[in-house]
Amino acid sequence: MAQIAGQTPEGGKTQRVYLLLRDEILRGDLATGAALPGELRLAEAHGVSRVTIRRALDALAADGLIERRAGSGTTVAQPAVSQTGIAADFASLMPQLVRMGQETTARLLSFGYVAPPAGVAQALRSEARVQRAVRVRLIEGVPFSHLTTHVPEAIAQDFSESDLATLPLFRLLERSGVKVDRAEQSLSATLATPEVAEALDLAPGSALISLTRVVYDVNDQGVEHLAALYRPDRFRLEMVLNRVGDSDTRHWEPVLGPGAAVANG
Amino acid sequence: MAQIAGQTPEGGKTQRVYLLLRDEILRGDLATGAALPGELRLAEAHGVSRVTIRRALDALAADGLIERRAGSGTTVAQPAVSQTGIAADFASLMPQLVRMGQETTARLLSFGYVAPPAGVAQALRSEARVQRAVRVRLIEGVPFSHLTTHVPEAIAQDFSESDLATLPLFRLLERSGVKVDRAEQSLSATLATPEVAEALDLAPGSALISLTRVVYDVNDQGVEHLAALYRPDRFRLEMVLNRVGDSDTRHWEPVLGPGAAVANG
DNA sequence: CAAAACTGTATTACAAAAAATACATGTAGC
DNA sequence: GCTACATGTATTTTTTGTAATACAGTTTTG
Repeated sequence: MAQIAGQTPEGGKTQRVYLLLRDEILRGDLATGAALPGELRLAEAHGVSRVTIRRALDALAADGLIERRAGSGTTVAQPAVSQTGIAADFASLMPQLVRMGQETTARLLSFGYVAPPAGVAQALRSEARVQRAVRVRLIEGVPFSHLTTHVPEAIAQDFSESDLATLPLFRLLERSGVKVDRAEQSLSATLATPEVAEALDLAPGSALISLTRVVYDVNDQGVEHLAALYRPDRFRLEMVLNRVGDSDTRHWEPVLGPGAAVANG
Repeated sequence: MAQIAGQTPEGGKTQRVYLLLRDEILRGDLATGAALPGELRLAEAHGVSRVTIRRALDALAADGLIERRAGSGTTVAQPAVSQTGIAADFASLMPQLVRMGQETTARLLSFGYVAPPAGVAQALRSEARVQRAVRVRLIEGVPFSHLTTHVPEAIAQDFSESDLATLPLFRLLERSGVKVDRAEQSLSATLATPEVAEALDLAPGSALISLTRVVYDVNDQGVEHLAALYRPDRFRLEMVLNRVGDSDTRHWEPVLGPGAAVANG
């Protein structure tokens, strides 16, 4: 399926509506065979004219996501749960891939040593120069994550560019003798900038899962700052919680994942 | 700060660029005082004309997020880390609020009994009618989450509308004698549809954190389906991981949160 | 069966936004 | 002061979105 519909004008209202509707369909909010609201209703809901809705629907139809029948209405065509993406378990460890290793590859987009951006300097508690690397991770050839890492120069000297293109940063850290102690991470959502949109092969303005992680060593020193962006249609974070304990002490507890194979998504 | 900039035309390219840039600034990717790329550069990067960039920058300036000086350039004005939002810990339990209870309120947007949408029916493994409730949760008067819950009619009969407007659904379930066993949840990102955009007081097309949760009772029967949407600027999921174990068995383990006060965000 | 009330389809003239272009002005560095 | 590059301003042209209208296929209903 084309990421950006063939006939959709770049970045106008039409595409905004198109992205929104596509998001709803692929997410499964609208089940297969379910009828969409009429064009008039959609137009009113989105605050655009009917012609614009129509153009967006044209694009969706071209993608094969919907089927339109005059008089009858527009229905969702695609099997709603096309979740062919990767599932990651975030209860146990890092948001690591369930099946990592052979099946994913990385592409190094950018590499160099820079003064740390404010956010990174603050997180690492240091103004020292850092190694900055931007990578895209692919599964079976299709990109699903955009990773920007900052590592203090002193540590990162051991990494070559080819190292970064092949090995997860995590292994590189341990190889350098870093004694990792803990990590803090934060999860959010953000919009795809043109740059990452191109790297991840999607339209600018698409929604992305955003994960920021700071890893500290046993000396409480920041050794890695990661800003990861994931395509929500190809990557999801899943967890199972158990309700444990007796009456007073009842609470939720995450079910720890199976393996302990550590890798970076 | 106005969510939708005063002068931004509704939903055109200008607003798309505006939202994108604002996202970058508020996220802290661009530190306070840092210089933005020139208008020309931005125009090229975003694939729009300079006039459009200019309009977006006008809106950002009107919001007080940037400062522009002729000849010199445009810089970020806002203290980058304006993270006044709510932090939730998702390692230990539900993505519950750290400080819940008094400080948050709920508004019931919609309530009724319906046939379950496909996704819900599949998750709950039942085609029986369900109670559907849509709520917005606010902290100190500002909305930060949009919650859509589906509960089997048999269980939900005990809930009144006013119950839903005041109590977390979780308490209501337990009050009804449901023996909760486990929950499965999945985290993603999505775009704000016009409907939720209005409820959360933001622009359609903004990025949202999306959490889907299915709760099962001891009989392995689905008792609640929750689709939650969070404003990323007012809500973040955070966790701390510890590196534990010896050589071979080294792995990450989530640090469990302090309390066990259960509540729904 | 036929009318009514929905749906999508198509074409038009028109308004608004964006693009392209040119030029003026301000600032910093050499 | 010259130069390079930044924002500021104005005008014209092109693209995109809007509004209105007429038409055609489906379903519902009396």
